[in-house]
Amino acid sequence: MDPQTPRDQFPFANARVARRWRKLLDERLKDLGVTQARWFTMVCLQRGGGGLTQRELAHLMTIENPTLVRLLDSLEEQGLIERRPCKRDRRARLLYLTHADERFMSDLNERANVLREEMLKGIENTDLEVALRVFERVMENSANLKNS
Amino acid sequence: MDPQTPRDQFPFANARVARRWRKLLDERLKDLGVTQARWFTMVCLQRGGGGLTQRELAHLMTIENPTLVRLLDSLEEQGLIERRPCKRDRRARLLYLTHADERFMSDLNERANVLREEMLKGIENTDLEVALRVFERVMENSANLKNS
DNA sequence: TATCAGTAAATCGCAAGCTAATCATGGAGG
DNA sequence: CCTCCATGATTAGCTTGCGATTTACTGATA
Repeated sequence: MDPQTPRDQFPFANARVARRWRKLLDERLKDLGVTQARWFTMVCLQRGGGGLTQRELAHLMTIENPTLVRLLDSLEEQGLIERRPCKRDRRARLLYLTHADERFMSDLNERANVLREEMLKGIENTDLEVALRVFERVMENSANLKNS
Repeated sequence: MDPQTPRDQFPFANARVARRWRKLLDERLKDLGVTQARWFTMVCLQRGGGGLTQRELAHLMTIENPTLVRLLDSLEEQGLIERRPCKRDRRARLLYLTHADERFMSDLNERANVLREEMLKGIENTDLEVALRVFERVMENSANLKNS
Protein backbone atom coordinates (compact mmCIF):
# COMPACT_ATOMS: atom_id res chain seq x y z
CA MET A 1 0.00 0.00 0.00
CA ASP A 2 1.11 3.53 -0.72
CA PRO A 3 2.51 5.51 2.15
CA GLN A 4 0.29 8.29 3.42
CA THR A 5 1.28 11.57 1.87
CA PRO A 6 0.00 14.98 2.94
CA ARG A 7 -1.96 15.14 -0.29
CA ASP A 8 -3.69 11.81 0.39
CA GLN A 9 -4.68 12.77 3.87
CA PHE A 10 -5.93 16.24 3.15
CA PRO A 11 -9.51 15.57 2.07
CA PHE A 12 -10.23 13.14 4.89
CA ALA A 13 -8.66 15.25 7.59
CA ASN A 14 -10.54 18.26 6.30
CA ALA A 15 -13.86 16.44 6.34
CA ARG A 16 -13.21 15.13 9.83
CA VAL A 17 -12.68 18.64 11.17
CA ALA A 18 -15.86 19.84 9.48
CA ARG A 19 -17.87 17.07 11.10
CA ARG A 20 -16.41 17.83 14.49
CA TRP A 21 -17.16 21.54 14.25
CA ARG A 22 -20.73 20.88 13.30
CA LYS A 23 -21.25 18.29 15.98
CA LEU A 24 -19.85 20.33 18.84
CA LEU A 25 -21.60 23.50 17.82
CA ASP A 26 -24.91 21.66 17.42
CA GLU A 27 -24.40 20.35 20.94
CA ARG A 28 -23.80 23.78 22.39
CA LEU A 29 -26.66 25.52 20.63
CA LYS A 30 -29.13 22.73 21.19
CA ASP A 31 -30.81 24.20 24.26
CA LEU A 32 -31.58 27.34 22.25
CA GLY A 33 -33.25 25.27 19.53
CA VAL A 34 -30.68 26.28 16.94
CA THR A 35 -28.31 24.17 14.88
CA GLN A 36 -24.98 24.99 13.33
CA ALA A 37 -26.56 25.37 9.90
CA ARG A 38 -29.39 27.58 11.09
CA TRP A 39 -26.97 29.80 12.96
CA PHE A 40 -24.76 30.07 9.88
CA THR A 41 -27.79 31.10 7.87
CA MET A 42 -28.52 33.92 10.30
CA VAL A 43 -24.88 34.99 10.35
CA CYS A 44 -24.81 35.27 6.57
CA LEU A 45 -28.09 37.13 6.47
CA GLN A 46 -26.80 39.55 9.08
CA ARG A 47 -23.57 39.97 7.20
CA GLY A 48 -25.38 40.40 3.87
CA GLY A 49 -27.47 43.13 5.41
CA GLY A 50 -31.10 42.01 5.09
CA GLY A 51 -33.28 42.39 2.03
CA LEU A 52 -31.42 39.63 0.22
CA THR A 53 -33.29 37.23 -2.00
CA GLN A 54 -33.02 33.52 -1.31
CA ARG A 55 -30.83 33.01 -4.30
CA GLU A 56 -28.47 35.72 -3.13
CA LEU A 57 -28.26 34.28 0.34
CA ALA A 58 -27.69 30.76 -0.98
CA HIS A 59 -24.86 32.13 -3.08
CA LEU A 60 -23.32 33.83 -0.05
CA MET A 61 -23.52 30.58 1.89
CA THR A 62 -22.30 28.49 -1.05
CA ILE A 63 -25.17 26.05 -0.70
CA GLU A 64 -27.96 25.09 -3.08
CA ASN A 65 -31.34 26.70 -3.02
CA PRO A 66 -33.35 23.69 -1.82
CA THR A 67 -31.03 23.33 1.15
CA LEU A 68 -31.61 26.94 2.06
CA VAL A 69 -35.37 26.68 1.66
CA ARG A 70 -35.58 24.15 4.45
CA LEU A 71 -33.32 26.13 6.74
CA LEU A 72 -35.46 29.21 6.17
CA ASP A 73 -38.64 27.23 6.81
CA SER A 74 -37.43 26.30 10.27
CA LEU A 75 -36.04 29.73 11.06
CA GLU A 76 -39.28 31.36 9.97
CA GLU A 77 -41.25 28.95 12.10
CA GLN A 78 -39.11 29.91 15.06
CA GLY A 79 -39.75 33.57 14.32
CA LEU A 80 -36.08 34.28 13.74
CA ILE A 81 -36.40 35.49 10.15
CA GLU A 82 -39.07 36.87 7.84
CA ARG A 83 -39.73 36.29 4.15
CA ARG A 84 -41.37 39.37 2.65
CA PRO A 85 -42.71 39.68 -0.89
CA CYS A 86 -40.57 41.58 -3.38
CA LYS A 87 -42.41 44.30 -5.22
CA ARG A 88 -40.11 44.36 -8.19
CA ASP A 89 -40.37 40.63 -8.84
CA ARG A 90 -43.28 38.65 -7.54
CA ARG A 91 -41.35 35.39 -7.76
CA ALA A 92 -38.74 36.52 -5.28
CA ARG A 93 -38.89 36.95 -1.53
CA LEU A 94 -36.75 39.26 0.55
CA LEU A 95 -35.20 38.00 3.74
CA TYR A 96 -34.89 39.84 7.04
CA LEU A 97 -33.82 38.95 10.53
CA THR A 98 -36.62 39.79 12.94
CA HIS A 99 -35.45 42.58 15.18
CA ALA A 100 -36.60 40.68 18.24
CA ASP A 101 -33.49 38.57 18.15
CA GLU A 102 -30.53 40.91 18.50
CA ARG A 103 -29.94 39.65 22.01
CA PHE A 104 -30.44 36.12 20.87
CA MET A 105 -27.95 36.47 18.03
CA SER A 106 -25.34 37.85 20.41
CA ASP A 107 -25.78 34.81 22.58
CA LEU A 108 -25.41 32.45 19.66
CA ASN A 109 -22.38 34.29 18.34
CA GLU A 110 -20.79 34.31 21.74
CA ARG A 111 -21.16 30.57 22.13
CA ALA A 112 -19.77 29.99 18.66
CA ASN A 113 -16.82 32.25 19.38
CA VAL A 114 -16.03 30.41 22.57
CA LEU A 115 -16.15 27.04 20.85
CA ARG A 116 -14.04 28.30 17.99
CA GLU A 117 -11.36 29.56 20.30
CA GLU A 118 -11.34 26.31 22.22
CA MET A 119 -10.88 24.37 19.02
CA LEU A 120 -8.21 26.69 17.65
CA LYS A 121 -6.34 27.08 20.91
CA GLY A 122 -2.58 27.10 20.47
CA ILE A 123 -2.75 27.54 16.70
CA GLU A 124 -0.87 30.51 15.24
CA ASN A 125 -2.65 32.99 13.03
CA THR A 126 0.06 32.55 10.46
CA ASP A 127 -0.74 28.84 10.22
CA LEU A 128 -4.45 29.56 9.92
CA GLU A 129 -3.68 31.98 7.13
CA VAL A 130 -1.81 29.28 5.28
CA ALA A 131 -4.75 26.92 5.74
CA LEU A 132 -7.15 29.56 4.45
CA ARG A 133 -5.00 30.14 1.40
CA VAL A 134 -5.09 26.41 0.74
CA PHE A 135 -8.89 26.41 1.04
CA GLU A 136 -9.17 29.34 -1.30
CA ARG A 137 -6.99 27.72 -3.89
CA VAL A 138 -8.96 24.49 -3.69
CA MET A 139 -12.17 26.41 -4.31
CA GLU A 140 -10.65 28.20 -7.27
CA ASN A 141 -9.31 25.00 -8.74
CA SER A 142 -12.58 23.18 -8.36
CA ALA A 143 -14.65 26.02 -9.76
CA ASN A 144 -13.27 25.28 -13.20
CA LEU A 145 -13.89 21.53 -13.20
CA LYS A 146 -17.53 20.48 -13.23
CA ASN A 147 -16.93 17.51 -15.55
CA SER A 148 -14.30 14.83 -15.71
CA MET B 1 -19.72 44.38 12.36
CA ASP B 2 -16.41 42.76 13.23
CA PRO B 3 -13.86 42.49 10.49
CA GLN B 4 -13.27 38.99 9.21
CA THR B 5 -10.29 37.44 10.91
CA PRO B 6 -8.61 34.21 9.87
CA ARG B 7 -10.00 32.58 13.00
CA ASP B 8 -13.57 33.61 12.13
CA GLN B 9 -13.35 32.32 8.63
CA PHE B 10 -11.70 29.02 9.33
CA PRO B 11 -14.69 26.83 10.21
CA PHE B 12 -16.80 28.02 7.30
CA ALA B 13 -14.04 27.82 4.74
CA ASN B 14 -13.17 24.37 5.97
CA ALA B 15 -16.76 23.17 5.71
CA ARG B 16 -17.09 24.62 2.23
CA VAL B 17 -14.09 22.65 1.01
CA ALA B 18 -15.46 19.46 2.55
CA ARG B 19 -18.78 19.91 0.76
CA ARG B 20 -17.02 20.53 -2.52
CA TRP B 21 -14.84 17.45 -2.23
CA ARG B 22 -17.81 15.26 -1.50
CA LYS B 23 -19.90 16.72 -4.27
CA LEU B 24 -17.29 16.42 -6.99
CA LEU B 25 -16.21 12.94 -5.99
CA ASP B 26 -19.83 11.76 -5.84
CA GLU B 27 -20.22 13.09 -9.36
CA ARG B 28 -17.23 11.24 -10.68
CA LEU B 29 -17.99 7.92 -9.04
CA LYS B 30 -21.67 8.01 -9.82
CA ASP B 31 -21.56 5.85 -12.95
CA LEU B 32 -19.91 3.10 -10.90
CA GLY B 33 -22.70 3.22 -8.33
CA VAL B 34 -20.37 4.37 -5.58
CA THR B 35 -20.44 7.49 -3.44
CA GLN B 36 -17.67 9.35 -1.67
CA ALA B 37 -18.69 7.86 1.67
CA ARG B 38 -18.92 4.30 0.38
CA TRP B 39 -15.55 4.61 -1.29
CA PHE B 40 -14.02 5.98 1.90
CA THR B 41 -15.45 3.01 3.78
CA MET B 42 -13.73 0.62 1.38
CA VAL B 43 -10.48 2.54 1.55
CA CYS B 44 -10.42 2.32 5.33
CA LEU B 45 -11.30 -1.35 5.29
CA GLN B 46 -8.52 -2.00 2.81
CA ARG B 47 -6.10 0.04 4.88
CA GLY B 48 -7.20 -1.65 8.12
CA GLY B 49 -6.56 -5.01 6.53
CA GLY B 50 -9.84 -6.91 6.61
CA GLY B 51 -11.21 -8.84 9.54
CA LEU B 52 -12.05 -5.65 11.41
CA THR B 53 -15.21 -5.40 13.45
CA GLN B 54 -17.68 -2.67 12.69
CA ARG B 55 -16.73 -0.79 15.81
CA GLU B 56 -13.09 -0.88 14.83
CA LEU B 57 -13.82 0.34 11.33
CA ALA B 58 -16.09 3.11 12.62
CA HIS B 59 -13.26 4.20 14.88
CA LEU B 60 -10.81 4.24 11.97
CA MET B 61 -13.23 6.34 9.94
CA THR B 62 -14.09 8.60 12.89
CA ILE B 63 -17.81 8.16 12.35
CA GLU B 64 -20.52 6.72 14.54
CA ASN B 65 -21.70 3.16 14.34
CA PRO B 66 -25.19 3.81 12.96
CA THR B 67 -23.67 5.80 10.11
CA LEU B 68 -21.37 2.92 9.27
CA VAL B 69 -24.14 0.33 9.48
CA ARG B 70 -25.99 1.95 6.63
CA LEU B 71 -22.89 2.34 4.49
CA LEU B 72 -22.11 -1.34 5.00
CA ASP B 73 -25.68 -2.30 4.15
CA SER B 74 -25.37 -0.69 0.75
CA LEU B 75 -21.85 -2.00 0.10
CA GLU B 76 -22.94 -5.50 1.05
CA GLU B 77 -25.92 -5.26 -1.23
CA GLN B 78 -23.59 -4.27 -4.07
CA GLY B 79 -21.40 -7.26 -3.29
CA LEU B 80 -18.41 -5.07 -2.48
CA ILE B 81 -17.94 -6.21 1.12
CA GLU B 82 -18.87 -9.17 3.30
CA ARG B 83 -19.95 -9.34 6.94
CA ARG B 84 -18.88 -12.67 8.41
CA PRO B 85 -19.76 -13.97 11.86
CA CYS B 86 -17.04 -13.77 14.49
CA LYS B 87 -16.38 -17.04 16.26
CA ARG B 88 -14.93 -15.50 19.37
CA ASP B 89 -17.85 -13.12 19.91
CA ARG B 90 -21.21 -13.84 18.43
CA ARG B 91 -22.31 -10.22 18.73
CA ALA B 92 -19.58 -9.02 16.43
CA ARG B 93 -19.19 -9.32 12.67
CA LEU B 94 -15.95 -9.26 10.77
CA LEU B 95 -15.64 -7.19 7.64
CA TYR B 96 -13.91 -8.14 4.40
CA LEU B 97 -13.63 -6.66 0.97
CA THR B 98 -14.79 -9.22 -1.58
CA HIS B 99 -11.82 -10.23 -3.66
CA ALA B 100 -13.78 -9.70 -6.84
CA ASP B 101 -13.22 -6.01 -6.62
CA GLU B 102 -9.49 -5.44 -6.72
CA ARG B 103 -9.79 -4.07 -10.23
CA PHE B 104 -12.78 -2.06 -9.22
CA MET B 105 -11.00 -0.54 -6.24
CA SER B 106 -8.08 0.48 -8.43
CA ASP B 107 -10.48 2.27 -10.71
CA LEU B 108 -12.14 4.09 -7.81
CA ASN B 109 -8.80 5.03 -6.29
CA GLU B 110 -7.51 6.27 -9.59
CA ARG B 111 -10.47 8.56 -10.10
CA ALA B 112 -10.17 9.88 -6.57
CA ASN B 113 -6.46 10.51 -7.07
CA VAL B 114 -7.09 12.43 -10.26
CA LEU B 115 -9.73 14.58 -8.63
CA ARG B 116 -7.55 15.22 -5.60
CA GLU B 117 -4.67 16.37 -7.75
CA GLU B 118 -6.93 18.64 -9.75
CA MET B 119 -8.23 20.23 -6.57
CA LEU B 120 -4.79 20.58 -5.01
CA LYS B 121 -3.05 21.75 -8.15
CA GLY B 122 -0.51 24.46 -7.50
CA ILE B 123 -0.51 23.98 -3.74
CA GLU B 124 2.85 23.30 -2.10
CA ASN B 125 3.33 20.25 0.08
CA THR B 126 4.70 22.47 2.80
CA ASP B 127 1.43 24.41 2.88
CA LEU B 128 -0.56 21.20 3.00
CA GLU B 129 1.55 20.05 5.89
CA VAL B 130 0.76 23.21 7.77
CA ALA B 131 -2.94 22.68 7.08
CA LEU B 132 -2.70 19.09 8.29
CA ARG B 133 -1.00 20.20 11.47
CA VAL B 134 -3.82 22.65 12.04
CA PHE B 135 -6.38 19.87 11.52
CA GLU B 136 -4.57 17.61 13.92
CA ARG B 137 -4.40 20.25 16.59
CA VAL B 138 -8.10 21.00 16.20
CA MET B 139 -8.91 17.33 16.68
CA GLU B 140 -6.72 17.15 19.77
CA ASN B 141 -8.24 20.28 21.23
CA SER B 142 -11.77 19.12 20.61
CA ALA B 143 -11.17 15.63 21.96
CA ASN B 144 -10.96 17.06 25.46
CA LEU B 145 -14.12 19.12 25.33
CA LYS B 146 -17.34 17.13 25.09
CA ASN B 147 -19.25 19.49 27.40
CA SER B 148 -19.39 23.22 27.63
C1' DT C 1 -25.48 -20.88 38.48
C1' DA C 2 -28.06 -16.70 38.15
C1' DT C 3 -27.92 -11.98 37.64
C1' DC C 4 -26.66 -7.84 35.83
C1' DA C 5 -23.74 -4.25 33.90
C1' DG C 6 -21.44 -3.57 29.68
C1' DT C 7 -20.74 -3.95 24.66
C1' DA C 8 -21.52 -4.88 19.32
C1' DA C 9 -24.74 -4.19 16.06
C1' DA C 10 -29.02 -2.68 14.34
C1' DT C 11 -33.05 0.36 14.07
C1' DC C 12 -35.50 4.70 14.25
C1' DG C 13 -35.97 9.40 13.53
C1' DC C 14 -33.90 14.11 12.75
C1' DA C 15 -30.84 17.40 10.14
C1' DA C 16 -28.83 19.16 6.18
C1' DG C 17 -26.32 18.37 1.98
C1' DC C 18 -27.51 17.32 -3.06
C1' DT C 19 -30.19 16.67 -7.88
C1' DA C 20 -34.30 16.64 -10.58
C1' DA C 21 -38.69 18.19 -11.37
C1' DT C 22 -42.53 21.64 -10.76
C1' DC C 23 -44.81 26.11 -10.53
C1' DA C 24 -45.28 30.90 -11.08
C1' DT C 25 -43.55 34.92 -12.92
C1' DG C 26 -40.55 37.74 -15.95
C1' DG C 27 -38.89 39.31 -20.23
C1' DA C 28 -37.62 39.07 -25.14
C1' DG C 29 -38.95 38.36 -30.11
C1' DG C 30 -42.19 37.23 -33.59
C1' DC D 1 -50.38 40.25 -27.82
C1' DC D 2 -48.48 35.50 -27.67
C1' DT D 3 -45.16 32.37 -27.32
C1' DC D 4 -41.34 30.56 -25.29
C1' DC D 5 -37.25 30.40 -22.68
C1' DA D 6 -35.13 31.86 -18.27
C1' DT D 7 -35.30 32.35 -13.42
C1' DG D 8 -36.82 32.42 -8.13
C1' DA D 9 -38.80 29.44 -5.09
C1' DT D 10 -40.60 25.11 -3.81
C1' DT D 11 -41.27 20.11 -3.45
C1' DA D 12 -39.85 15.32 -3.60
C1' DG D 13 -36.53 11.99 -2.89
C1' DC D 14 -31.71 10.33 -2.02
C1' DT D 15 -27.53 10.20 1.04
C1' DT D 16 -24.97 10.44 5.16
C1' DG D 17 -24.07 12.65 9.41
C1' DC D 18 -25.91 12.39 14.31
C1' DG D 19 -28.20 10.66 19.06
C1' DA D 20 -31.36 7.51 21.49
C1' DT D 21 -33.08 3.16 21.87
C1' DT D 22 -33.33 -1.85 21.25
C1' DT D 23 -31.54 -6.53 20.80
C1' DA D 24 -28.32 -10.10 21.46
C1' DC D 25 -24.57 -11.59 23.54
C1' DT D 26 -20.39 -11.41 26.98
C1' DG D 27 -18.25 -11.70 31.20
C1' DA D 28 -17.81 -10.67 36.01
C1' DT D 29 -19.69 -11.26 40.54
C1' DA D 30 -22.84 -12.57 44.12
